[in-house]
Amino acid sequence: MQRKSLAQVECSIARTLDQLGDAWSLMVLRDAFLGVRRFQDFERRLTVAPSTLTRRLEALVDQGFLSKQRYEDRPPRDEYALTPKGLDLLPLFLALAVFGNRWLAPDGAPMECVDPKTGRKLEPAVIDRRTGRELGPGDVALRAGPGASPELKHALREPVVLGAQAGLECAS
Amino acid sequence: MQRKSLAQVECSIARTLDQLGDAWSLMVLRDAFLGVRRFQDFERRLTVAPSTLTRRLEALVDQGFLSKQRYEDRPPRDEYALTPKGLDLLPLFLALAVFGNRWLAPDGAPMECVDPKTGRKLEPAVIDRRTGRELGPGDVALRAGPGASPELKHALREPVVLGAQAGLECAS
DNA sequence: AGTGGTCACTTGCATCATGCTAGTCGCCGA
DNA sequence: TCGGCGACTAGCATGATGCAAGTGACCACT
Repeated sequence: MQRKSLAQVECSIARTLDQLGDAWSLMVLRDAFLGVRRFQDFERRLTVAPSTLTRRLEALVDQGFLSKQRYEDRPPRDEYALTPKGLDLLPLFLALAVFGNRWLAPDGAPMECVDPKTGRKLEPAVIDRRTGRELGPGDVALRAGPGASPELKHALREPVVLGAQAGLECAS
Repeated sequence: MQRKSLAQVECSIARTLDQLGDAWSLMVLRDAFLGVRRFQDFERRLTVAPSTLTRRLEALVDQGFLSKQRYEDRPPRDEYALTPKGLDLLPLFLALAVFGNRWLAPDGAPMECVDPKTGRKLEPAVIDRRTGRELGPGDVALRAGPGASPELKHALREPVVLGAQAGLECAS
């Protein structure tokens, strides 16, 4: 059966995963962040089937993560570049990289983040922009937002703390 | 054919996606962050096929994101709780939520992040822990890390700036 | 003119994960 | 003993993906 669509679910996480939660979309975008723009370069670097790559690129262009631009007319050649929407995925990739370096690199991080100007190592972390405090499990709760339906507002009449089991063993 | 394994790719992003880059894993973990622990609650909230849910839960336990614990012997009942590894995915979910709220919620954010103690709204952002500076496209480069193979070290002898097309239209 | 090469795909077929429905097994309460 | 709940398992249909091969536009060389 077709994968169930999450686009209508009233949750920003679900909607984002609906667009990106498949095997290859995020890998394609990762390479796009690294500067890859041409079909064959994606194909070679990812060792992905060209049919799959065609479908993924098309979907990513439709969804507005990439733009397809002709950069040469004769012969016709196109390239795929990140749009502002695509560039806005940077925090997601930093989170993926930090996690992978911490948990999935037993022999040391294969790559690390550095400041492009100074070359100093960077440690990406998520904070609250207003207070500057780092956000860990137990520090963030979700509540209904301005776009919430009446049902969601009711379901979330009490904010839900994310990862609360860390501190509160049992809410009894 | 079977989905291609990314576990051996020398990239922390690829390895993380290898474990989580399928249709349901992240949705299951999202619900786990919201406090869901039981099979039927996952099933009801996600409206996912039970066979799929069984496979996903099993995989997530094997990978160490969730732990399966018997909380009652008669009748035997199990629950799934986030492990430290699972809890460490919080930045990833915050990034997904921020992105979805910005780009996929035309009628306003369905949910928003708040401080559980004060109730004030939070704006998660990614910064460098040392300098506190926010990291956007062009502010981060990747270079080979301590665990990099000789080939990767060679391929990354120059750091690659992430999302560089924002500033440098053409490196020519 | 013809031959070969590159790039960006498309086509066809096999397989695997997922969706759906239905059934199972242990246990409890009436 | 009967029904019900919780947590699954089983069987079948389908769409996404993998792989191999082919196509069409263009250029470079002979």
